[in-house]
This record gives sequence, structure tokens and C-alpha cells, in this order.
Amino acid sequence: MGLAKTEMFTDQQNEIALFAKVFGHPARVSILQYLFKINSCICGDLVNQIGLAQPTISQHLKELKHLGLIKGNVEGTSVCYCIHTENWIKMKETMLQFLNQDISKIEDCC
Amino acid sequence: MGLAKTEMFTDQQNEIALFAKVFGHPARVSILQYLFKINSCICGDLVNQIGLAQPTISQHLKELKHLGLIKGNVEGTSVCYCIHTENWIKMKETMLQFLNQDISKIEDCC
DNA sequence: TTTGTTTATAGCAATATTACGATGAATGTT
DNA sequence: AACATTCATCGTAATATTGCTATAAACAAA
Repeated sequence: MGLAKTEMFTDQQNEIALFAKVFGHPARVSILQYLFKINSCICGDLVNQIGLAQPTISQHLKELKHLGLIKGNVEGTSVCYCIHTENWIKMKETMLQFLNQDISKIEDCC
Repeated sequence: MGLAKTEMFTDQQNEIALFAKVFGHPARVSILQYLFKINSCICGDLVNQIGLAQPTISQHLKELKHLGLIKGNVEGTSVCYCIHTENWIKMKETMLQFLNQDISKIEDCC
């Protein structure tokens, strides 16, 4: 099938999964880390930084932009991409809620 | 291709991506949340809780177990699954390092 | 031993993802 | 205008993921 049955899960569960999915590829992790490191970016840099072809990088950037985690503005012939800080903070809250579930009550039954 | 070029990324980037990938499906998010909620579990419960077929749940559990996020012990005819607390904490540290990257220095250039 | 219960595995069809080459669109340079 | 540069999109091939049915395996109960 290859198609997740999203309708049987809560909005929050689907949201967590969507964010996680976009982090589920090392190229996108790498892109985000690089954007954090240099604070602003031109796509060409990324193609050199990461060893993938330009259309591949462009595709990954599109996914990140689609989820709102980065924003990009055209500057002449190049495009300036950077982290969308407000949305990153919102995403982080959602993910932290999931990661920080209370572990103290878990009995080591197994 | 469908195949990520992991060799061109750092171990840390690949590790983050692997953890994120497993959270990239709402069924697995749901399973983990349920395990946190009740602190111990029998697989049959999950099949009722989540609306997917038993083999599908079993497959998702396998992926979670493979990454070490849950552990399962056979108890008679059923299997008791629960959160692997030590590994969960380790995973959380890795993910937090990624999520908590310093956002304060980012200039709103775009 | 037969039967039922529970979970895992095999095999499959449908869809998604990843990556790239070729090409197009937009802008800058000469 | 002609050309170069940069990035996006299209089309395609290879592989991965999801979910199911059918079935096996392991154990308990009768």
C-alpha cells in the first residue's frame, strides 16, 4: 500500500509523524544543521556542502519549506534560505511533548 | 532510487534520521504513547486500540524493537511490550541536541 | 492429542521516497 | 541581444514503506 491510514490517528499524532518524517533523511538533517550554523544560506552552498546533486537538494529544500521549517527569498539569481524561527519553536514544542513523556512511572515489567 | 546515501553524512546525522524515521508514522507514535500511558502492554491490546490489522501492528512493533526503543518478553501465549527506558533517554539526548540548536543567532535575513 | 489463542512471518500489491539527468525559468553580465 | 549563473521542475528508475491475507509457530487448555 505505502499509504499511511492517517484518518485513524489524532491530529497531534499525525503532526508529530509529519515532522519526524521530514527529519527522517540525513540530507535534511544536514541541511538544517548547516542553516543553523551559518544563519543564512544560498542554495549553491548546500550543493557543495552536501554531496548530492542540485535537483536533489532542491527537492529536500522544498519539503522543508512545505512544512514551514525554512523560508527562502529570491536574491538576484540565487535564493537565500534560512530557518523559520517561529515555526521551528512551534515544531519543537510538539516534538518535546512527545519525547518528554513521563518515563518515571514505567515499571520494568519485561 | 529510494535509497538514502548515508555514507556522505555523519554518524550523528544518520542516527537522528533513523530515530526520526521510526517516529515518521502515526501508528508508531500512537503505539509509543500508549506504552507510556499504561506502562506495560500486551500486543493484542494494541490491535484493539489502534485500528490496524494484527500483522501490521506486529510489523511496527518490530521496527520499534529493532531500534531498541521498546522491549518485549514472551508471557505465555502473549508478548509483553514496554518502553526501553535507558534507550529512550539516550535517543532523547540525541534528538534534543538536534532540536535545541541555537536559534538566537539566526538573523531574519529572508 | 486436539483445539483455541496469540503473535510472527511470508508474500503480495499499491503507493511513497530518493536521486539523477535534462530542461526550463529568472535574473544578471557582457 | 547573447550568454552565463542559479535554482526549480519534469520525467524516470530504483528502492522503501505500508498494509493486508494467508499461514506458521508457540503455547495453554480441554
